[in-house]
Amino acid sequence: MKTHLTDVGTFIREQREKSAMSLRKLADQAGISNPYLSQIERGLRRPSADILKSIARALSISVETLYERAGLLDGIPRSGVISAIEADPALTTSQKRALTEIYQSFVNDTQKEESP
Amino acid sequence: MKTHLTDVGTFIREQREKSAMSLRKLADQAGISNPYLSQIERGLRRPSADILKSIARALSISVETLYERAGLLDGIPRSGVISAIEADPALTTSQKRALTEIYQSFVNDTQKEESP
DNA sequence: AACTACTGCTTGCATTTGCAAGCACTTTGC
DNA sequence: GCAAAGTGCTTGCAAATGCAAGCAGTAGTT
Repeated sequence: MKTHLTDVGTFIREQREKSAMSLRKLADQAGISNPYLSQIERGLRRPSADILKSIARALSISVETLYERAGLLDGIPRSGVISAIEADPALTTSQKRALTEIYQSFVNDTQKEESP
Repeated sequence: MKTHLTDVGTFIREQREKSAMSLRKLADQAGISNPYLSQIERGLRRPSADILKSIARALSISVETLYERAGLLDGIPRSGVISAIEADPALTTSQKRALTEIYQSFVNDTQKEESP
């Protein structure tokens, strides 16, 4: 996790430098204190998701990118159906489980048919 | 933001109750203290993304769902499950039709239960 | 009744987060 | 050269997070 923390700080500094922004300018635009931004970039502090969100916005990059760097989101293999099932608020937990199992059995059946 | 905070806590409690889990059981599985989980559910504390991640995993729901409820990610239009089914090359046409119908019946069941 | 197990919550506290005040250094303009 | 402006960082502190110890209530068993 510390590895990820270093990554997000380093990544933020890189993006900031690519944008030719001073630390104070980015901090102002992100609405956070510049000492804190400095600490974040150097890996001395582990910012909350809110802070990352503010920084992402100020840097015009996606918040998901920063969350991934910070280890808050997984870099996603787009497995699609299963992810969508899990994310769907219209389904109960047991329905999700049932749907996932049905999906898996379908996929297994289809692959068995294709094997010979 | 306080609105979102209440939402994520309420949502977590709903999901927990749907799973017929005690507060202590969920806390244990999530690896957090049960008093803290209680505070989160009641909106007395605003958990970090790490904590939300742990809870999502223990509840078998996507972390994105919780982040959205917490205001950490923007809501994505939930076209999800049906689109994912249609796009999945691992499914035959008839399997897609069947899965979609099952999904629809689940969604209709869930909404009917919530109406009264 | 007493005891055990389970449930959700209260509370004090250690640690972490994020900030304000200010420092030291560098660059710019006169 | 000097003053002003700009730069990134140090440090002490308030507030927030997350926890451990424990309480009060409920249910089940002897």
